[in-house]
Amino acid sequence: MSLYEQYPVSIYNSLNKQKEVFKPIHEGRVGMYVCGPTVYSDVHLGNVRTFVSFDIMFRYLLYLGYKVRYVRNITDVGHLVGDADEGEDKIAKKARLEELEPMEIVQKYTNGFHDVMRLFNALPPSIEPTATGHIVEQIEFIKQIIANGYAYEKDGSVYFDVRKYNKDHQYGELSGRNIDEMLSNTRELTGQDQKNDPLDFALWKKAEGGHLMRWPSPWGVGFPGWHLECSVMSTKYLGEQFDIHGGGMDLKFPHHEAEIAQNKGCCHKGGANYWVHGNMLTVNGRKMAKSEGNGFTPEQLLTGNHKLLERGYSAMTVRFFMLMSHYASTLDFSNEALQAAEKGYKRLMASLSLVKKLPSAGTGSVDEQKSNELKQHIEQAFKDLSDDFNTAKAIANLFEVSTKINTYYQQPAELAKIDADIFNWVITHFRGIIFDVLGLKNETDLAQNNNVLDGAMQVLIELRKQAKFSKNYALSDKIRDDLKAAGIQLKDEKGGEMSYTID
RNA sequence: GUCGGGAUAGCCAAGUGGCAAGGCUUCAGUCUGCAAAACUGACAUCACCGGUUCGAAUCCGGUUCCCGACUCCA
Repeated sequence: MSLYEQYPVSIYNSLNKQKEVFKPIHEGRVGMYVCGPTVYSDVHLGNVRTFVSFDIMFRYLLYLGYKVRYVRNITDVGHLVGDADEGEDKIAKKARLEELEPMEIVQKYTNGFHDVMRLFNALPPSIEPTATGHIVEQIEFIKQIIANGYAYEKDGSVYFDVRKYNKDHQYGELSGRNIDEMLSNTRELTGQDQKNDPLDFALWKKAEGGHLMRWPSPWGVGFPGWHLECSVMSTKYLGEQFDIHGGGMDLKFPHHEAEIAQNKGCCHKGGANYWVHGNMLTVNGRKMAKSEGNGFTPEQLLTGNHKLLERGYSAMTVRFFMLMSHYASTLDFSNEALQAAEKGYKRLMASLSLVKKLPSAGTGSVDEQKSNELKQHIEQAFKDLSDDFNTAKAIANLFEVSTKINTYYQQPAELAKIDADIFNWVITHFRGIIFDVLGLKNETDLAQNNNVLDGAMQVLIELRKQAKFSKNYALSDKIRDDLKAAGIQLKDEKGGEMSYTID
């Protein structure tokens, strides 16, 4: 029996506003699409949170034994900036400012995005398609929507006919809106005259004279509209109907709503069965966003070089911090919270390192109850992760296992009572969940693999042992304190042995 | 204004009907030459007011406050 049959996954589906048992269209296979970044500037920590959230889903589904095709796009056509349709596109604007080709801007920030994803140990998606690489497909998609009667051409642009669509389908089903209310609340916008209706949105925009990104189409030279690429690329790589579509909460409307409309307008199918939305990272209760000026780059985070940061935090500390809350809750950033996460993360890693030093389990008379208690923490962690990817709850159970491991290390007699098969199963998945599902790495381990440093440390440890043996505590304390000041923590262990960790 | 999400200890954060997870902090103890780490223990009338129920943080009604979307946003 596969893990996914043992621990069936439930997902909160934004479309139905309830948690549902996850049933993929094809047994054992999952198609997942996530809206990626628009590459016109550096990603900030809020963006990272979303991609880490979906990285967990990808990793967990893989861990359970699903074959997953994970598609995450790169939006390299700038969405319009400024009011309505008169604005420029972000990438073109940036290109003009920096006197670069738009594709140079795109390349620069795509590289940056990949660097950040690697830093935070997010797995690369199976396919990472770009909007500019799918102009032809987008044009074909528009043609079909027009043929189905849900779009119209006007002066070189093509608009989606929301009212017409709403007669046959329900526009607003995802975000809980209805078009009459929306209409009465629409702000007065300039440059709307081309549209038949303010609710309509562009599928294809005519390129004005100075517009840098432009392609020929049946309707003239222009560029694809705001929401089209995701409909087109998810359909191309995952099919007209697929399993999971994810993105940040702020994309729910209008982006995802428009996507569903486009999908149905073209293919009569709504795309994803399960819509999943990650919540925002907040700072002092407010959304982290460029316009708020409260965002910082991952680089600033690591160095601590930002007014919001008391000091730097490692990428794994931050990843762990994010996983201590549920993806659908807002997560408030603070130095205090990050420092708490850092300690918790180190605690988890320390117990994990201890596993190697443990003697064999089950060498005494096995206590079934204690063995099962241990096992249940891992089983519960699986159930937690299967319950809408509740990493916060799963981590609570991992900490329980941590405590057990620490106890076994200090009292091997306790480990002797644990059934060996159960213990091995627990450790296998304890490591598996931490490394493969949560995607954490042991940052201090990397330093310990440095043989030269380790050699030097052994010399110092030997010196301290001798000093302690001859009761020269002034010297033994100096060795310990000076190493501490240099960022290395010495620990005395039972039997006179010493170990060290690097901060 | 419309739609949606929140309010849980000093901090972060799980928990959607049955004695309030977990991490950090603080305090006490064990261990230690002293530490650190680890282990053990202590620390919450779940924003407010009503209602339903044998039983409510959880369900229903109301109040206050906060946030997000409705413009590009992860």
